Amino acid sequence: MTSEPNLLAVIQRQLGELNKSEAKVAKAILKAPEEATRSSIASLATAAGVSEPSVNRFCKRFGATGFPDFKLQLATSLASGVKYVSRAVEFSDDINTFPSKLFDNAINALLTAKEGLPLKAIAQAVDQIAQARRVYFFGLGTSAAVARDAEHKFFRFNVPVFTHEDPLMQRMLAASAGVGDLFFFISHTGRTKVLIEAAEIARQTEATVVSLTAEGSPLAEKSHCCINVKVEEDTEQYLPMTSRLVQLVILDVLATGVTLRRGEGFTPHLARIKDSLKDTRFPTS
Amino acid sequence: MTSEPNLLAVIQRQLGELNKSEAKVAKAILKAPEEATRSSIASLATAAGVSEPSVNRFCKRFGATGFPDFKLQLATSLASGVKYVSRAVEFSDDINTFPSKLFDNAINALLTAKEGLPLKAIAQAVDQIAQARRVYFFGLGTSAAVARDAEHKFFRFNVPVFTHEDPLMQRMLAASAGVGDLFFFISHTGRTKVLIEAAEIARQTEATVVSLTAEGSPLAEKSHCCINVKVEEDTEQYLPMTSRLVQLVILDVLATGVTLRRGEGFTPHLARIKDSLKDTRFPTS
DNA sequence: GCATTATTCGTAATATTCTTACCAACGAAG
DNA sequence: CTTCGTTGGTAAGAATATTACGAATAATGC
Repeated sequence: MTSEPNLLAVIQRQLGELNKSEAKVAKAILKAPEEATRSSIASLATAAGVSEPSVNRFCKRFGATGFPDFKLQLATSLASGVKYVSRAVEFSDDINTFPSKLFDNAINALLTAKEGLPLKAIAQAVDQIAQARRVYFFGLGTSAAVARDAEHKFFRFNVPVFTHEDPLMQRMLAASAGVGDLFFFISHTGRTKVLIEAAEIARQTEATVVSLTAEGSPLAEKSHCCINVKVEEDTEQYLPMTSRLVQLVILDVLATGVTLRRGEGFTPHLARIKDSLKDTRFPTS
Repeated sequence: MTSEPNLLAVIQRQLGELNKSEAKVAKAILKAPEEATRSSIASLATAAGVSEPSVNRFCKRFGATGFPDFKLQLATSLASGVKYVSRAVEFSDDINTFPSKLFDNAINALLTAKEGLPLKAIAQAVDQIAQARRVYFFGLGTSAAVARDAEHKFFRFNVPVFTHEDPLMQRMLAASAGVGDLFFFISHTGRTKVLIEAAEIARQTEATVVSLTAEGSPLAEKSHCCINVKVEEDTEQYLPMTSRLVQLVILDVLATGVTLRRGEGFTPHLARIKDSLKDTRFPTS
């Protein structure tokens, strides 16, 4: 299923090498691709001014088994290409346009990340978290909020979890680590000095260092296990947005991985935690 | 072109309201959507264990003109990359399946939220934030991390922003509020007692109360302006996941809205903030 | 509990759409 | 000007989808 990125582009490129009636078909499709996906071979033939078999031959030339198959490929090609493209917000945008753009960008980031998920590193990280005696989530700035979220998620596994935004605390905790301790560093760039220093310190102990950061970054190099994610944060954007969303979902993945490892017998424990909140809320009417 | 967010999601949602043979068709499609787009009406009928007209009726029920049209819609819907529909992770899942499921759920949640975005409330909230003298972001539990994230985003607008996870601090701050103060409450359920109490206290002052929470909840009723989001968090899921993602993107929308209001002249200020971090990082080689 | 009505679903006929086989037209090379 | 190769169309056929109708099942009323 190694489908070409964009069927229309392929057709366009080969336009010169086609013979007369095939070129007619190509032009008709390029002119109204959407419509082509909905029409029958007869109507497309008429629109192009050729006979039905010509359309059929055209389809086979482009790798399809026949006309219906071609329509399908064309439809998917149109859908995937056009729909979720990262679009920058501009000052001309108003309330009707920019919220959708931001959502589209977020969705796009998750889709991209999903494609290139480093499953091996994730599996390894799950193993290490499941075995750890203590887990520290360290991040700074926006990533501190992510770390905080991770804490809320992971404490449910009976594993002592800690978060600290204070770089000095991070250093000191790293220095006093030992076997069974796991340090989980979160950083989009992987270049924040104080965080890298903390990682460095942790590496000098018996502790395990895991990071969720950019591939090949200084932080990644200090880690036993690095989960790197493909997110192209729009660098012109002054507010970092999409990267942390991906980070959060990755942490969900890790948390779920640990749950699955704990096995079915663990659900009552999770249910108990959930129930403990019951009295803090007004009941649903 | 009022394209449904995701045809599979629609089918999934209506599963209960279908009659026997239509349900069979639905299940067959949900089980192997990719294959369904490639098969003929006959083979799908066989796979589902029903007759061909039943498949046809099924297609028309979902707004298609017939089977081919349905296949087309299904194909385009699949092309967007979201395959599994709000499918809960099961203990039989392994590393190859559950991460995708979680990503799909997240994407799905964002898609759904994007559909029913309360633009009016958002616009109003942007106005109020832009005018506020001080903004407090309050949340508890998972929402505390969201509040923290909001703080990191909004402080960039020269508006004093505060976050507190401590309910007592929240109460006291609410009590001492005045004109120009804005309290922004974040809660998925909108039923957390201490948070509602804080909102109640804030309402007795001259301050503005905005909330990001469930429609019709007690918290929503205490608010001048409530942004409610459509997220069906899988209630059987013991780890809340998707709701906070949507909350974060909504906050991005608000932040962006404020940026746009500040106008183009404000970008240097944002750039200055970004540059201030330069020395904390190792340069990109 | 039985009869009546409505709904659901499959069979079979029909209509549509697609594919193939074959032949004619055209063009290039000898 | 013939010959061969290419191209494109016609028409027959195969495959696919749709419709009409009636049987089976479920639902309602008496």
